[in-house]
Amino acid sequence: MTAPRSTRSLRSRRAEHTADTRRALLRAARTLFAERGYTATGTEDIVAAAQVTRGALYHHFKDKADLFRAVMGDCAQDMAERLVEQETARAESESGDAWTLLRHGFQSFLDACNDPDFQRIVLVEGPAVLGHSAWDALVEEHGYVLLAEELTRAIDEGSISPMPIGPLTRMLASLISEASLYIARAEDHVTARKEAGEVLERLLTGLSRTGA
Amino acid sequence: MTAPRSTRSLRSRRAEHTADTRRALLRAARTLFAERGYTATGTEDIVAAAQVTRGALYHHFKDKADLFRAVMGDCAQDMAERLVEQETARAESESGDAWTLLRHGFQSFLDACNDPDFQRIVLVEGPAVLGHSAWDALVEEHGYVLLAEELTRAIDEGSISPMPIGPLTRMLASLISEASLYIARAEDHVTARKEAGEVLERLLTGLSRTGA
DNA sequence: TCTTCTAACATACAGTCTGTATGGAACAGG
DNA sequence: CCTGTTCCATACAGACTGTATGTTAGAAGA
Repeated sequence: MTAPRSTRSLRSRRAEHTADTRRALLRAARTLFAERGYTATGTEDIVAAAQVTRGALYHHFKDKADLFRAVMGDCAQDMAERLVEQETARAESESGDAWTLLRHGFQSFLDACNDPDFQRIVLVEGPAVLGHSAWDALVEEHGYVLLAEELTRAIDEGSISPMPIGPLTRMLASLISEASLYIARAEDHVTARKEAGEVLERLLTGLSRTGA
Repeated sequence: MTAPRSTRSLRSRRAEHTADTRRALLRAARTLFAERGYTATGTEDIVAAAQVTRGALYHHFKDKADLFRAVMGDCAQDMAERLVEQETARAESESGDAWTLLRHGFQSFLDACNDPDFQRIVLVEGPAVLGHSAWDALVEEHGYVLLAEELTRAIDEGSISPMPIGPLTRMLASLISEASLYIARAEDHVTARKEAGEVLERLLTGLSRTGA
């Protein structure tokens, strides 16, 4: 994990440049996939936006789906990092009991899902492009683990009733995803946000051990 | 609505034949879309399976997406009919209170969603192929209405707490869809079914007015 | 019955897109 | 200085979609 500075001539310009083109491809693809969707976005459009040629694309990525996988991985990771940062900050400031903390976490999750790139790329296109198994593996790696360990802790602390973690995690994530899509689709985002939050809150009370 | 038997020569053979080719196209497309997905299925594959040519396809449908829309509409309608039949039958035989009836209905919904064609075509490919708005319109027409009116009745009867119907309907449908996908993906379907059903049951208790 | 018209296809073609194969330029290493 | 490898540009082949055109069988009118 330490930087190898003996053999390498302190970050060669070459490597820096290639990393640039790769990032340019990822950024361009992310924007276009989010705007027009996967199939409606040609590889020519992507490389034009990144100011390279198709040769660069197929040098860095196996094929178009591989590029999409990388883009979706970035999206998921960004989302995960954002959430972790936000929740750890909250956990330090306002330390309530585990149950209210978890409930607030879900509402934050709902707000965080309201990101067009994330919705289109991860939630809508992802399953169809990569197939359910590959999609699930990616989400498992980046997002589910956090939610799952949070839920496990809540169960251990007795905040919520014991339940199988696997289906619980996926079903809650799906619930929040759908709620975010509902909000995004609504004409009046404000009331939609309030309504969806209310329904989410009600459903979550079913998990609570106390029922409150 | 009465059959026109004066002008028409009692169901022309011609019309019968064209309806046959249309159905053949729909059946073939449904099978292939469910097996390989939308993009991986060429129009040539479809017409070969239906034993017609591409000319027939583009005569009956505007384009490939239009064919998919028709296929998904059939899938959704089949599912809705199956569920309505099943639930009305149960409502007659075992008449419990509205709350238990609704809970049992959700479990039946969960079982009914365990259909490979339905899962792949309606739940996975649908949103990506048609876009969220067109997909939502189709599901609204065929499936959501039933669920929504059932929920409205439950609220009117006081079984569950008053809640905005729109997000509630979509979030519950999404919850059950995800649960069915989880079951289908699991190695051990039996335990997965039991676990998902348990989680679903717990979440639904949050809706109950009594909290039981 | 004969003609005519149109629906219901079949076929051929053009445009687009993806993936690959080839070629070259720059840089590292011996 | 020479060589090999990385990185990328270009050219090409295959596949696929949608459309335009041709063809045939049945319906409709005289």
